[in-house]
Amino acid sequence: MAVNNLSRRERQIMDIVYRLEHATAAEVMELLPDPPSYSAVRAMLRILEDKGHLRHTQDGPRYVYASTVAPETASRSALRHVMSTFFEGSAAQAMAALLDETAGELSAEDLERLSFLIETAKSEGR
Amino acid sequence: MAVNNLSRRERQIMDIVYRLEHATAAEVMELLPDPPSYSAVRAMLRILEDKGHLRHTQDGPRYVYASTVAPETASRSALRHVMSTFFEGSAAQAMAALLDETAGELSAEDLERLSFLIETAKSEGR
DNA sequence: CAGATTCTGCTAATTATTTAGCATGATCTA
DNA sequence: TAGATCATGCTAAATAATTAGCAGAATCTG
Repeated sequence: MAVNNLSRRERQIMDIVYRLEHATAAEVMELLPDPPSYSAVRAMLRILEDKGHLRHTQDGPRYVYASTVAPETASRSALRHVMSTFFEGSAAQAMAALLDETAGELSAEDLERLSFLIETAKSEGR
Repeated sequence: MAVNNLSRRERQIMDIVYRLEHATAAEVMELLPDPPSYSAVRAMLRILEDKGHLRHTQDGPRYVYASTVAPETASRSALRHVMSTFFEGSAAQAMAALLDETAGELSAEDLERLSFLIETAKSEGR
C-alpha cells in the first residue's frame, strides 16, 4: 500500500491532494496534467478511497477528499524516499543539496531560523 | 517526459537506477518489489531506454544502464517536487522537517558542516 | 416549486502496462 | 573446442489502468 504501488494517475492525484490538503473532484481535475473527463477523475478518487489512500467528507452536495495519512507523515516518508534514492540515506547531504539549490531563495529570516535549529540540534546531541 | 509520466514499474526501476547509479537487469530485478521475470525486467529497461530515460553501456556480455539525466539534476528536481507538494515550495520548511525527522541521526560533523553552509549563505545574501 | 445544474455511482469499453516465452548470438569453462 | 550458461531482441498474451457515458439523487435558482 506504499506510495510506490500507485499507478500514474493515482500518484498525480495524491500529489494534488497533498498540495491542497482538501480537494474536490473539480479542483483535482483542474490541476491534473492532461486532464481526463470529470467522470474519470471521480472514478479515480473513488478507487483511491477504496484502497484506503483517501477519505472524504461531505460539503453540501460534493465530496471533499483528503489523505488518510497525516500530511506530516506523508511528507516525512517522501523526504526519506528522496534521501534514500538520491543521497545514500543521508539527511545532511539532502540538506546541503537543498541549500545549494535554493541559495538565492532563502530569506535572512529563513537562514536565521535554520541556524537556530541546527544550534539546538548540536546542543541536544551532546 | 517528466518523472510523473512514468508508469508504476517504470518509476520503481528508475528509483533503483538512481540509487545504484549504474545497474544491470539482474541488479534491478533483485531490488524490485514483487519482482517479475528477468525477461520482463529487460523489456522495461528497453522501454525506458526508448523513452530516453535510460542509456546503456556494454560491460562484457551485459548491458549496464544509467539515467540519461545527471544524478544532481534528478535529485534537484525530486527535492523541488517534494518541496512543492508538501512544503508550499519552501526550502526552509523542508529543511526544518528534515532536521526534525533525522535529529538523532546527524553526527556532530554533519551539523558543523551545515552550520558552515548556512553561515556562508547568510554572508552571500547580504 | 419547477427546471436547470451539479453532484454521485456504476458499468463497460478502450488503452496502456506488464509480463512470459521463444529464437538467437555471445561468452564462459572444463 | 564443445557444451553450458547467460545475455539480448522481439512478439504476443494477460492483466491493470484509465476513461467516458448513462441513470438517478441532491441542490441551487429564478
